Amino acid sequence: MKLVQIYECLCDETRLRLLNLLLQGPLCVCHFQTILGEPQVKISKHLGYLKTRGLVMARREGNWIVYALPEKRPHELSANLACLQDCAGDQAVFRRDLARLRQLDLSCSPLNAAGTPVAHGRRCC
Amino acid sequence: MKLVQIYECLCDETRLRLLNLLLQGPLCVCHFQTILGEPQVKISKHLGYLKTRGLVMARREGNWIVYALPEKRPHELSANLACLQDCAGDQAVFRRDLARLRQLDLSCSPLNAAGTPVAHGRRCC
DNA sequence: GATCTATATTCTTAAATAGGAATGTAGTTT
DNA sequence: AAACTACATTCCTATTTAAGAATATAGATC
Repeated sequence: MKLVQIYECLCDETRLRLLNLLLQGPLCVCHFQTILGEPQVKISKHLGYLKTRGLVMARREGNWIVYALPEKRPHELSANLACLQDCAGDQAVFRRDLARLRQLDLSCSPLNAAGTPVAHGRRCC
Repeated sequence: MKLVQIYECLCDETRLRLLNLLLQGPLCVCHFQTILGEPQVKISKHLGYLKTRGLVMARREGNWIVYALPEKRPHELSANLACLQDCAGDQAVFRRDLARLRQLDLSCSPLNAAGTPVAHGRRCC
């Protein structure tokens, strides 16, 4: 993976916010919408941008598309994600996003943890 | 310093190459030209871009303008520069640039080390 | 199968960016 | 002061990028 391509993905604030959230675990699109407070197109397109370039992976889960960081990451990527996580803690936007993430009902997400089966078809966001 | 602004600086290969070289110490513009093999306008404009955004500093030294990383760097910046240095070692372009740097005659540069006075006015590159 | 929910894609427009050619400028040498 | 060196800036063009409105699609529910 070329270094520049990683930075091209990181050079937009919306994408930084998405990645910062994904560092906590997989999330579906509607959660990003709720947390960022940005319109659906915007979120969807930036996720698409990241997906095309291999920074995130997507899988369908019922009605929802769950995004996650790739499990196997080349060194350049993990190094930069670690750096992002380190630095994001200092800046208000990212801290606020993480705070909102914690308050979220993640019922439609695989993040609802410990094996609880995902409730397909339930209304989500 | 906003994180996005740092990444905006990093999302161009020419600028990455410049910064990667500057991690070794101060350099003047003509050295960048020689090492990168890119036209003067290109080098100069990217250095200007980095300077405007505070990623590099410039000082005049006789006929030459010497560029250097800022001495005092906010955490986001030093973290990302360290990450860049770490990752750049894996990619051919950056290794080649460093190799060329080592072969250079740095007579016009402050890099010519150990207090040797800089020979103003001598032809440089 | 009609409807609904979640998400993606297309179309269009505005703005940012990169690159080069040509020219300007500051300092140096003769 | 004329000529030269190192570098910056201006002007122009092509490409990329971001954003939103509108529309399309895939799967779930009724």
